[in-house]
Amino acid sequence: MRSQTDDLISRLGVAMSFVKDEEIYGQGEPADRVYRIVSGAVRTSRFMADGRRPVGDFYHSGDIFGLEPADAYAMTAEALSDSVILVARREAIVTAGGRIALDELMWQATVRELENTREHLELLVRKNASERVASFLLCMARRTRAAEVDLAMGRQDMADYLGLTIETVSRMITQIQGAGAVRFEGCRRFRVCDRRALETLAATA
Amino acid sequence: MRSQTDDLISRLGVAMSFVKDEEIYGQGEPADRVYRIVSGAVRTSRFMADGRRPVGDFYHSGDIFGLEPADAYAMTAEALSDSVILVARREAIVTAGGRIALDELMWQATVRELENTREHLELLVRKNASERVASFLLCMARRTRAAEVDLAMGRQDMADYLGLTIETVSRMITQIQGAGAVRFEGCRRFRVCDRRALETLAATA
DNA sequence: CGTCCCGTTGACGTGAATCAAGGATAGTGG
DNA sequence: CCACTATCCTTGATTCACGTCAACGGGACG
Repeated sequence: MRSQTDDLISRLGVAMSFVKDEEIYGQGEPADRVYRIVSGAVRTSRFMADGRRPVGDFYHSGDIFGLEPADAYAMTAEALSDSVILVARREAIVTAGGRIALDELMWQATVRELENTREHLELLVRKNASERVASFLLCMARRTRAAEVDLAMGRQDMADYLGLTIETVSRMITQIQGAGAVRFEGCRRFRVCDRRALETLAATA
Repeated sequence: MRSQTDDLISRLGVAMSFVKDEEIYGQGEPADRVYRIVSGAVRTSRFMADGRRPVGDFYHSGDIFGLEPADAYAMTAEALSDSVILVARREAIVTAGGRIALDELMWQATVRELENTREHLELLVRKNASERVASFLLCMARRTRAAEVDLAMGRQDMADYLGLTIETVSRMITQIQGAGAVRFEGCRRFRVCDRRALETLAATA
């Protein structure tokens, strides 16, 4: 569904290029811009005092991010790969579409964010390692209609997102593949062989 | 801070009594009411197909809950103990304060909910068992200025909330008490002996 | 062709779950 | 007021899943 949101950002946004691992915005910066991905992918994460870096979420082509319900960004956003991203200033949106339009966008973004976070939380409380990885693959697969799925992120990012180590992620992928649910071609591309099996492994209620 | 919200609900709400474990609303029901706790406590949880029951959050005297950013409640709310709760229909709030007033309330509630959920998520990803329990006790202690803290919930609810088993929760409490940070008098009442130590144990960055 | 980086695999250790008894506590009825 | 019982909490022994440590492999790039 192509919403008014997309239109506004598309119309007002300026395309910017980011190289892999480049920071798009940092936590604590004033949240005065909104982003829409043209190509590439993005992760949000939070740098902790102890050096750990829990991943908040991943965004792909077409996704909108940066609509925080606060004055400052709560997380840092970085490009997972070389990316082209539309950047629109909030100000511009208000000017073009009115305060109501921005509020509407914020509302949608916040509600979606809440749903995502709840789901993510449930994944972490209720699921074991293989279920987490299976859920993740399933989620990535749902994003596309193509038979082949490309992972935008490396193992470390997956691990941080899933609350696991890269070794465990790797083992679980091997295991899920062994069960015949998916088949990897290289370590970033896979196809879903048996969707039902994958759903079972993901324990998707 | 006594907000307009409180006033509206206090003015429009009807006091209802609930006995321990009584359902206040169920997941999937139309979310057409808002609640404010007069006395007692409430937990929200989600019943899963597999029988597990992750706890979403706890609410205490004065807290408002039931403001869902959707047409239906995403979780079930139940009384932790015998409780008196003000119930106001959303309709009534719109009539009395206008659509804007309700929107305002919804917005606040949703943003707060998002913050809570993010914090909860971080607790689950980053902290081990003893840190989780210490964080929880600290959080409960912060709610009150009294020296003595009463836990409204039993071990099972704590365990579900923290993503642990009751045995582990119990052991960690024993351990934290052994460290001299808190002292329990009965299993639902404790006092914080050494706040600094408790904060250290909680690994509150 | 060599180097670097990332992913995979194996061996081992550990923290929390599970299994299994006890104790404490509160509610109930005599 | 005191058994009696059900429920909840604690504690111990054992198991198991995942983390840690370490080595190896394989693709990308100069």
